[in-house]
Amino acid sequence: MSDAAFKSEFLQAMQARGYIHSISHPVELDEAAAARKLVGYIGFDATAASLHVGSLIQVMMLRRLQQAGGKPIVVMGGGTTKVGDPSDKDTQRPLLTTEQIQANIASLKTVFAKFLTFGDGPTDAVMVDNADWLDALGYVEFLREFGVHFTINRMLAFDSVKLRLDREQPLTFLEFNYMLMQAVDFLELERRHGCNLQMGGSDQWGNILNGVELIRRVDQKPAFALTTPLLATASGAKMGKTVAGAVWLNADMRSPYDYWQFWRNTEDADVGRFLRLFTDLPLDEIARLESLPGAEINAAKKRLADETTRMLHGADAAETAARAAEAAFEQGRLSDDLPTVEVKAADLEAGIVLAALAHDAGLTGSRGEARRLAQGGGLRVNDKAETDANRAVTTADLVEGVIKLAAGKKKIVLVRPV
RNA sequence: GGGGGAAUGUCCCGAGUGGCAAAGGGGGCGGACUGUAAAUCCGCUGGCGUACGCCUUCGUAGGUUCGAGUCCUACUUCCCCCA
Repeated sequence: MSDAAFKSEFLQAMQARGYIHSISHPVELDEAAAARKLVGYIGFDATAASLHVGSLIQVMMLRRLQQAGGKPIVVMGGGTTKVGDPSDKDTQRPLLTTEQIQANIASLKTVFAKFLTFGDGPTDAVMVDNADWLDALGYVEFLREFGVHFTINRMLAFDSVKLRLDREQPLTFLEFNYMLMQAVDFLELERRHGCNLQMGGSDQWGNILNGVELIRRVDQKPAFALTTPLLATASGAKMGKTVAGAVWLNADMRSPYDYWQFWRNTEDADVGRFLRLFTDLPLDEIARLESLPGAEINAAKKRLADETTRMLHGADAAETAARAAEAAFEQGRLSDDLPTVEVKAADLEAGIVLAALAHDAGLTGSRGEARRLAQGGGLRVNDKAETDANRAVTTADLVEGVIKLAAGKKKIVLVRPV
């Protein structure tokens, strides 16, 4: 497959910005894109109440599609989540209840509007829930209509299945059906919305191809697959895993300040790649930023943090986060914009064990962890390392009305009595 | 259908003789060095308690034992061989 010279704006941009891992029917897809006839979808499972940074690349792909004159469809996996994608999981996840799934979907929805323009126009994004058609399918009907198009022989060869088998982990029949459901999704979207492109992570390649082939076989319509490379940092870590767990996109689960910090802490070697993937900055500007020598690269990281935070949380939040970070890290002073935790004034009067306070403030996962952290010299009260996490923190520790609590150099919380 | 093996710290991989909170990696976190980077070196990496301590962990459920990850039985899942 030679993808050297795409003529469509969409694929050119996708390639230049590093989104493309694999494409099916590249020439045909390029033509459809050039003719602005792409209707592309990505499915999102509703296993959590928020997307995290790991899914951001998918959301950005829909954004690129819209920018290039295509129509994006966001598919919420209200139906598929009931089954569970076996991809790269060791064992089956506990099944979510329908209520949980619906609650998750409601929570997930809000984020997409930040990246896409929804509406009724030809290139406006739409959101659908695959429970709408999957729930209504009868088993026998499902088997007769779609089951005939899939051979077990092929399904066993797919990575998602093979991996589980190779690892000697059970794969239930329930999960085995996931890939069929995803194929049915694509077909259904083709019929309902003229959808002809499904995108996703490279782990979805097999699942997506199933849909492509189903559409081509059953409806004799063109359909394409496009997958992204699996994202990892330059040093090999999985994208989006940090101290406090996943980097959620919902503001109530991960503050704009933390989000800004996440991007600010990008490794040097990743800056250019991330700028291309996660911001709308022009490519020549990115080329300039990523080639900044030595410590100057920090300017590029700030730009990355600014742009990504603005896109998700808005300009005000981005600016506030940037200001708080600058104050804390570059000037070493406090800023009201730092994350704040409130404690009862009466409790503080009485004294709160430092380990408990650090834990309650979300700095550590447990009191024991806070103690160990303190012993290692990583716990600071008002910038002073505190090795005894058993000491009581009291009103005497207040400086200008707050207590600055830090775990390591980057996790800072202001404790404020109320 | 018969025979043999395997499942370990809920992030992963992986040692483990009846006394084990359980070797060693990776990852993660912290410290030093830097540029809020990488690499490197050092420390930490089940929960609770100020503390001698208590509680929970080795696929699941029982049993033997003063004591079980370690032995026995049944079950679940996986691998290999024979049919």
